Amino acid sequence: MSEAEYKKKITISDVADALGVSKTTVSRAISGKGRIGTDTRLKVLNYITEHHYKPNFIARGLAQSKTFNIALVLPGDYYLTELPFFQNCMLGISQAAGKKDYDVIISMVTPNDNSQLERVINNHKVDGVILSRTLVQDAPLELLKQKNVPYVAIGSTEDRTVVQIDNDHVGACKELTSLLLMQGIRKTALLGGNRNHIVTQKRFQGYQEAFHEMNLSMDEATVYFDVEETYVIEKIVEDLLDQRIECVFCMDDYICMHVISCLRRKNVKIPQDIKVASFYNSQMLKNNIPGITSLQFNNCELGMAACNTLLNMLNGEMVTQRTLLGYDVILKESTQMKH
Amino acid sequence: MSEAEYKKKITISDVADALGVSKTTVSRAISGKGRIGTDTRLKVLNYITEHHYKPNFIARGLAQSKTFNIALVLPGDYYLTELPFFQNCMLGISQAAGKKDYDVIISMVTPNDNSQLERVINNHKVDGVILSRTLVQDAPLELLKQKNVPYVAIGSTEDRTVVQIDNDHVGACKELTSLLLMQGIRKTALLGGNRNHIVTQKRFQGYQEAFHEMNLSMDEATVYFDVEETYVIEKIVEDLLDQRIECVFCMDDYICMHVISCLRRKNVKIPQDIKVASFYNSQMLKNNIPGITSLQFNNCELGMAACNTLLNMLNGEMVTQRTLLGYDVILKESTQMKH
DNA sequence: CTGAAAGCGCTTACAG
DNA sequence: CTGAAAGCGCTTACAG
Repeated sequence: MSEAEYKKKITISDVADALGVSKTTVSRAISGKGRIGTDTRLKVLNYITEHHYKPNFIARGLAQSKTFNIALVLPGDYYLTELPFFQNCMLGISQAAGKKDYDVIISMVTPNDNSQLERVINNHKVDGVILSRTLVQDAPLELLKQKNVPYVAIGSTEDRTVVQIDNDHVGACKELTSLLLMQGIRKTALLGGNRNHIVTQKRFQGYQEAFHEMNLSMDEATVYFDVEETYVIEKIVEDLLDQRIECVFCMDDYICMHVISCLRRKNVKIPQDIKVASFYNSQMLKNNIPGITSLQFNNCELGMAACNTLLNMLNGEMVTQRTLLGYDVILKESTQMKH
Repeated sequence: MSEAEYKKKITISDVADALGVSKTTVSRAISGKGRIGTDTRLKVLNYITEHHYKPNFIARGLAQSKTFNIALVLPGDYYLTELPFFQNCMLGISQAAGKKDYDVIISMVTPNDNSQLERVINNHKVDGVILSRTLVQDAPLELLKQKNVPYVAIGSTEDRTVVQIDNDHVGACKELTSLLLMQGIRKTALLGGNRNHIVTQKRFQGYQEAFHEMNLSMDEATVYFDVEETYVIEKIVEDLLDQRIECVFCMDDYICMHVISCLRRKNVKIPQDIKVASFYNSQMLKNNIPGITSLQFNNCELGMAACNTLLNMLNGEMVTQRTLLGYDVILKESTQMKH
């Protein structure tokens, strides 16, 4: 029967019997732990590949008090624009995990419900946890601390007890800003998202540092936060035009997209009349005409790095408390000076 | 030590010893299977809640040859616009699974790589699988059939051997189209996505059926498929205006958003000059002014339904081969007739 | 109604 | 270098 087909699996005992050795030997050949003769090992290894033996990770897990699963905590409340970030992280995480025979269990939390995470921990279904974003007040993080579960966080936090992996937002934003300042641009504006998101603060910091380093003064009045609604952007863009801003920096592509469409409607030309740069580079802007200068992060790599860090922790290795990943600066038409 | 804290768990033997009964009895009290005295059962049940005993699902799984995991197959190659759909499905799935103490393992596949799915199956880490979309040529689906793993598919397919759960795209598109035809609108256009996606075909079918039922003829020339690039939309919109189309139906919000922005740029007023309706209702359009008439599906419910169906299958229950979920029609300003 | 025992498929001291 | 045995934490015929 078909059902039976799927269930029928060859076990370590089958292999042992077929080869006339003990289960112990087979186990050792597979795990590579313990002393074992080269020929015996090869004999076993050959047999299992030929017969498509696959170890039962559930059983192995029970014996070793491990699950070979990690949990990925994903927000059930998200902004549309954050989705590609999470998706790419997830891809990287599951690839890195799979490479070491770990699987990724998803656990969705909302601001007032982390029961899913609690369940997965109480049921001992995972060996460790990856937090996919950091918040100022982070309930899932507190839960993990309290339950003493190994975990890492994607994102940054001031809490030095948290192992964190993040894109180098400060460095990236600083570099892009510097580049444009060096072109001679002086009157700039910054449009940012939620000011309570740590990432918003980091990006702002990079923007500031660029001015500092060149001994230029930054105009606080042209820095806008919590830019989330369309009509707000509309209003701000009018402001910017009134003030004859030369270049507007957008903290994410959602903001940038709306800025662009506002400018287009008003028949303001990019880059002739105003320059535009984004601190992010998603599919959303990729095909825009003119091309939009932006930063680019590899979030799949970010996920991989986070996963590998966690797996190393579980392995008892020492890990660095904060890992920052690189970025690319993509210069396109939207910030070109007239020649 | 902290590490130890997390590992230390009370087992069924601890409970048995403390209560002076056998492990068998404790197991029976918890599972509810097998004969057991009411007082004994209550005694055990009380003890375990008081002492926060949590069964070890790994051990239970090994004993029952189950994993209490299901895999969710997610495409690693996706359109930005599909993300909210997957995210909402995932939310529903993980909620429904959690309610029955199942967990969800993600497995990302691309057109030329389903190694992740293969691994999770070969390693026997899951009891069943949910496919999150159906394709015309579906490699993951073939793999599941071949490996004889229980599975369900979110989406539709002609393959009657596949248990499928889907939104009622045909019914929904038919209803919205009918509603507008009944308002007296006659010259319509349809802008659709990839014609190889089954969902595209379903939506077109509903559109057609509406005309049929009212004995109206539908103009094939104003039906566009594979509308994916911005410049294509631009071109089509000009066509539509030339032909004095009264109402344009968009198959998804991405298309719709671009149509709207095209019209805006050309200073064509909605709904005075042309009416617009979308067969989807995402965050993307939610706050548009004017409000856009659209269909609305509950993809979280869809995920729940899919998960519950799979869990029922695993339980040996009979399940219906195709489940269609309901929808809402949201009438807004974009399709209002002048009074 | 209750329990002793074997078993799920692996790992790992301990002996040899 | 190899193996017999106990154990991971549960379930489930089989007896009583």
